[in-house]
Amino acid sequence: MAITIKDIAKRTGVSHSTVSRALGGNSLISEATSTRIRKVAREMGYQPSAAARSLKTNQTKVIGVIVNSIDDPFFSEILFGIEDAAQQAGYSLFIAASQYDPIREQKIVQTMMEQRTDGVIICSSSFSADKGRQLLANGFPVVVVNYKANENFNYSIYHDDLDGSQQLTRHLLALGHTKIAYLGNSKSGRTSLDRLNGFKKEMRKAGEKINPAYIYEVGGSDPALGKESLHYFMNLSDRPTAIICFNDMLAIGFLHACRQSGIRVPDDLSVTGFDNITFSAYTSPPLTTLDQPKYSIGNESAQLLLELLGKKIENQNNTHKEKVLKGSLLVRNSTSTLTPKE
Amino acid sequence: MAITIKDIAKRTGVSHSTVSRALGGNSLISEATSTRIRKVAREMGYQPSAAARSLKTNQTKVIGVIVNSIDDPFFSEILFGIEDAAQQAGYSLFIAASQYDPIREQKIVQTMMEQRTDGVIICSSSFSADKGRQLLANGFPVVVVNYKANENFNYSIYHDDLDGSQQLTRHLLALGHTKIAYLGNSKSGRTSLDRLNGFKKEMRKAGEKINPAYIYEVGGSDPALGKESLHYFMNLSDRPTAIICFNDMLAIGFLHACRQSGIRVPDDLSVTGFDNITFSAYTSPPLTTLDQPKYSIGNESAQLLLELLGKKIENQNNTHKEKVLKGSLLVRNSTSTLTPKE
DNA sequence: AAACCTTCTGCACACGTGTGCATTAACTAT
DNA sequence: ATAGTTAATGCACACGTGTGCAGAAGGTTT
Repeated sequence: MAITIKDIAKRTGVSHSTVSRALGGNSLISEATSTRIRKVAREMGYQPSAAARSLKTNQTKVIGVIVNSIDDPFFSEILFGIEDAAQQAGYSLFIAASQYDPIREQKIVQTMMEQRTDGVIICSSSFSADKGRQLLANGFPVVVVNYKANENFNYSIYHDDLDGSQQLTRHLLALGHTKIAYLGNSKSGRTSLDRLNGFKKEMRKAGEKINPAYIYEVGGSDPALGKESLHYFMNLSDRPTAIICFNDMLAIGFLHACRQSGIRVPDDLSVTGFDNITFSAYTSPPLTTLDQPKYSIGNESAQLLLELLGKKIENQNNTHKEKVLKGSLLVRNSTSTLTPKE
Repeated sequence: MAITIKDIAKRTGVSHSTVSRALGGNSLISEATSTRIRKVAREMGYQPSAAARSLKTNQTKVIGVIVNSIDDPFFSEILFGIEDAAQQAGYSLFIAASQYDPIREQKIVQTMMEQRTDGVIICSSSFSADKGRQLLANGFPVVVVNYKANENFNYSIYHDDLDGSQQLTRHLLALGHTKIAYLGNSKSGRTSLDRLNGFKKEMRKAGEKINPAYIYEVGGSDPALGKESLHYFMNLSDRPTAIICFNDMLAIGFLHACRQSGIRVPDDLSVTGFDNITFSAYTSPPLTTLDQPKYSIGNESAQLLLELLGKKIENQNNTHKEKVLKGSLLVRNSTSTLTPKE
């Protein structure tokens, strides 16, 4: 059994209350006994029980993070930003991955509630809204990241996907492309839709028509799915000259399929990604993509939550706060001017 | 404030002990009241307090996981295996990333102890041994993963890096290579050393000499470091014809540098990786690597820990258990027979 | 010397759960 | 009808920590 403040009390000949106060830095206790107690505590290797403390103070100093999958390098970098902010404020992270599984989602929400997490950050774009509201209803401060799907969440931070997609589209248009396709991920909900809409909006602005056959969706963002989708576009009688992929993972698979099929990128086909994950710099050719400020997104979402925890007393239902971060176009070598074929 | 069993007791007109027993499935309580209580509990949206329960039962149903960095896709897949096993047994994960920072490591250990984690899995090959022992000394069951550095940890599970490296070396030798180099990661300690030794051992077995200049180490496993290291090998008067990289990340960067420098892989130079992370299948050319059973490593380490928690009473210091998993050679297109130059 | 203030410490209770023991009610056996 | 057995529930305490309040010790003011 771990040692408690009572053990320290016995050892120093004072009451456990005095020990509690001394270690808590309460100025009521004389400096002399205070330092003596602290010394003994250190010698005995005392570690306070988070459970007991939480029970009494009604706060855990833990914030929960719900994420789609830890495998996804995109989320990893967001997590990194969250952890930095949390750690600095003395908070620990309780991370759970939903794996797109509703049953798992429910279990996660339940666990968060049982653990009495001080707040929750939802980074999963596909996380079901009712489960999120379940947290809100139980009084948990919630910050949603890249989850514009529902306006019921009062605190959110997200990347401007519409703008990002427009930037990419403008880039391709400027290179002379008009036959531009979009490869989406039906599982990522609003995020994919926003990117599609940004593309459409910019095309309309430029007075270009969009071929409905150029819009294709797959059920996830595994590179393998990107790879498989090349078939679809190649079977079109009128092929696109450029393709905007929902994210880097799909683009990486897509590029690979191009190489295998002898389609030269960017000469035959320009390809863009989205997110700028580490590996997008190492593809062949290096991927033109939209650099999303992943670390900042994570960091600021954590800061927003922390701020929320500070003024917990006020009614958070009446306040709204929404922060939008913009990414920037990162031109590498997977896009080029349109070269006439044959 | 969240509702408690006392609230349920008041509502149903019984004592809080009866509620506790009813929800705990104690057969002492009559079936009638039991179901009635359960129904009310559900209606009121009761969520037990993990803190209070832990305090009383002295177990948290949480296992701590210490990892180098969440960014690393290699660790991500191990985490996946751990989570599956843990979830199935009703345990949650408390994940912390050390980021190779000693101060952070100390904080993590302290947090784990304060949280009274039921057990700890250390997945960080570079995690300092004394901090691990600190956990052991405080009675925490510990399982180390890929951490052969010190035999003081009684429960460990690791991949046979020596064997894996030998498999790769044999593969290259069979292709006719004799001028083989090794690109290591000085930060990963024993792991890198084992892979180096596997390489040396197999070379010796084949009667081949190793050029000391062919062994080069960098301080990490970021692809950028792999990319930079090409310079070194190209400046050698007698260049190697094949190179074994410590892991896929380095190999991916290395391949990229080759492409930029006009070095044809595998015609001019054969390159191998290690781990088989997702992206190694999408490089150009696809990477020959050693497929490490990452999921299994994670899963079995969690199972080992769970087993350990079951027979907690016995003195774990007297028992040893070590499990070794072997990976398998995965030949793709970054290696080929030696073709005479010019 | 009595009355007061200041400084420090201990007592006792609370947080939400779980559990040994006593208690009550209901039923069976003589 | 009484004693004995079984089934169901409540009482009271414990886990480790924090905190309002009372109280003790020592010093200062009248």
